[in-house]
Amino acid sequence: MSTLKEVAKYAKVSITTVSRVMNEADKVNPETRERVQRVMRELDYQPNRVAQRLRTSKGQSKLLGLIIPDIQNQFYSSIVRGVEDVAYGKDYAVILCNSDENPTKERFYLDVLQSESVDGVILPPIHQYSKVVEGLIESGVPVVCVDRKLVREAVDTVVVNNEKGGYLAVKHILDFGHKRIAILTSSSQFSSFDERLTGYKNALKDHNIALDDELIKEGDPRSTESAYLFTKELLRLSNPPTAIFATNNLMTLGVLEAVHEEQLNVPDDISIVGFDDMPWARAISPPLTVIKQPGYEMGRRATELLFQRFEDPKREPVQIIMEPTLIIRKSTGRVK
Amino acid sequence: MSTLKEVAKYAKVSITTVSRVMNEADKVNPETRERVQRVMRELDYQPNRVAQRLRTSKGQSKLLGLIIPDIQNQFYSSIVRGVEDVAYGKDYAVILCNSDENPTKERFYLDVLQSESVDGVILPPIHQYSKVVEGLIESGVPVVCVDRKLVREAVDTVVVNNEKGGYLAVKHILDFGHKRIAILTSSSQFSSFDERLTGYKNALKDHNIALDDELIKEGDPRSTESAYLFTKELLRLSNPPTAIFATNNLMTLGVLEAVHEEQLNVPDDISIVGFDDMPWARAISPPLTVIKQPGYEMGRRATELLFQRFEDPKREPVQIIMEPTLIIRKSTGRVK
DNA sequence: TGAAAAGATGAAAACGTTTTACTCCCATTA
DNA sequence: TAATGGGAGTAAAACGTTTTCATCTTTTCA
Repeated sequence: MSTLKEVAKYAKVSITTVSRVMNEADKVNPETRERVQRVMRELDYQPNRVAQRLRTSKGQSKLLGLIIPDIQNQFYSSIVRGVEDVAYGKDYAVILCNSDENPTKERFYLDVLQSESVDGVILPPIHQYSKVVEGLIESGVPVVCVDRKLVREAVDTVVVNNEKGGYLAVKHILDFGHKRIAILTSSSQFSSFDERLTGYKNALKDHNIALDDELIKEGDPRSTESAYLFTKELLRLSNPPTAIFATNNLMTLGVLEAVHEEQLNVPDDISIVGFDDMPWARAISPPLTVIKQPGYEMGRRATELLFQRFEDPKREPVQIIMEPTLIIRKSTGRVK
Repeated sequence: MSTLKEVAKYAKVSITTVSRVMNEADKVNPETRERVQRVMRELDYQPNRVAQRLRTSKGQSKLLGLIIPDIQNQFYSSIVRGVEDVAYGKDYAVILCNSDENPTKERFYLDVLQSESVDGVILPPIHQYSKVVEGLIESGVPVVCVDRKLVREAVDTVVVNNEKGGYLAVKHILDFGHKRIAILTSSSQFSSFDERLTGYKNALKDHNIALDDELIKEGDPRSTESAYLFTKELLRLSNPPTAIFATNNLMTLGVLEAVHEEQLNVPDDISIVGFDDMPWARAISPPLTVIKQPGYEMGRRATELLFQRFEDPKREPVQIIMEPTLIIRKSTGRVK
């Protein structure tokens, strides 16, 4: 690859001038500029981003860091795509990291990102109290949380109204007359699942239905398998649920598999509501009723927030709360 | 962030020595080393990767570039995960790029990757003759193609035996006595779809069934919608197919949706075989018969190939051809 | 005992940029 | 006519590393 130096040599100017042509073109004589630009084209000059970055340490790397739990979860790939699209629009590239909810990995990647001096980082924090993230912010790296929030609200955040999502799902089922509604959710580490469970509880309360711990299953939200097993358990109960609310797309898959294996008819024998509107949700039979989170849009908004912070590092942190939508298809129905 | 200089100052040695402690620890006196390391810990020193990279231009960036058509296609997210996992194992991070099969985007990202001086690039080439990719190789950047190959075989490649995949799928259907088998595939730009179509044709030929152009639909493989429309068309034929082979997971979704909408029973009215074994394939009803490509494994192998090339830049390019597997579930059956 | 080898360290150059602080030249103004 | 100012350009420092070369001290061995 050719360098500033070579361009300077062929154009018979100093490297300073060449650099000016790139960055402050108006400050150089039109003729010279013309000549330099021609040489640049001829040599197919591409500025070395590494050198650029070393020199101008703040806000010029044109690199974003994105840490997500697992790219194989389609909800996160939507977010990734949203991030990527707005990044590309600004000539940014993104470094993608899978944390697997593992603090060691998160730590490692955060170190890498920082030492690559990325301009900003987007991530769903692993813990609601995240020293790691706060450290990052303190050391001056712009951060935005997506999907999950920190208890301390001093950071830009884009989440969905999870409580409402949970409420909507359960209310929809209740409206069909169901009384025994099971929920598959995560242990309470993550704000998002916590809130969905709260929504579930509130909906039941509002309909004067007592909570039954038997019907609340908390497991690993990354594991379809565990959801499958839980569903089997639920179905074996002496007084089994007539509806199941699965709080993310992976768990939904486990529920579906178990239910089909038991030859149950959906929705006649059992109603199902999923969380996340995945492409397959409308293609299956019966099409799945779900709570849709706008993953792609969340990724976009988060990235926009990041760029806004680049513009104005002092502005007050913002919390964007997006609306979940209930998409009624055919997997829910009147209780028999 | 603290620098070598600061560490040097506090440890009362030169920066050379500190650098040595990092890179060739055995060449420095144990006592000094000890002292330097303590200071490093105290200052929480993290080497600046940007500076490192600028200095040692070849093969030290600990960054990989990965360009894929679209992360929202789950097959590609499997590949990404495979890449990421072996990269992480070697303390590498990966820059992820979505090309959307768009040469302009590919060009842009390739420039970025090169100017970030990544150690290597993994990608499914957009064209079977790719000047871009060859240029990259010539300028000394290690490249490995995954999922799709170049006609010129002078580059490391990991693909699946697509022809065999197509053959397997169609033979399986033929064995149930089907005579009219439709295929949904892509226009012939991509080696992978080309080969799947060849497999289809060969299987029919081997069973002495004449090709019917009406049953071969070539569209945009990224579009579930177009597959949906094609399926509708097929179903409206005076002599409609009794089985459909969809050559990737997105198209499969379109087929499924159309078939359900027409209230057809699978597999009694129509048999369906998909390509790619996605998590939802076994969760739906009836579970889907598919050709499975080992996406995750392909990502892993590709990355391993890349690391091997770092070790030995001179070695002959290798073509790894992985086996597709037919996974028989319940979406295919005897023709009625 | 003295010369050579080995061990431990440091000064400075280099990587490719951006940026600061100049110099030079010419036009304008008092 | 002398001073001022602006336009166009350059030299050199800086960013944080790695690496080359040099220096000094200690050990080894004939």
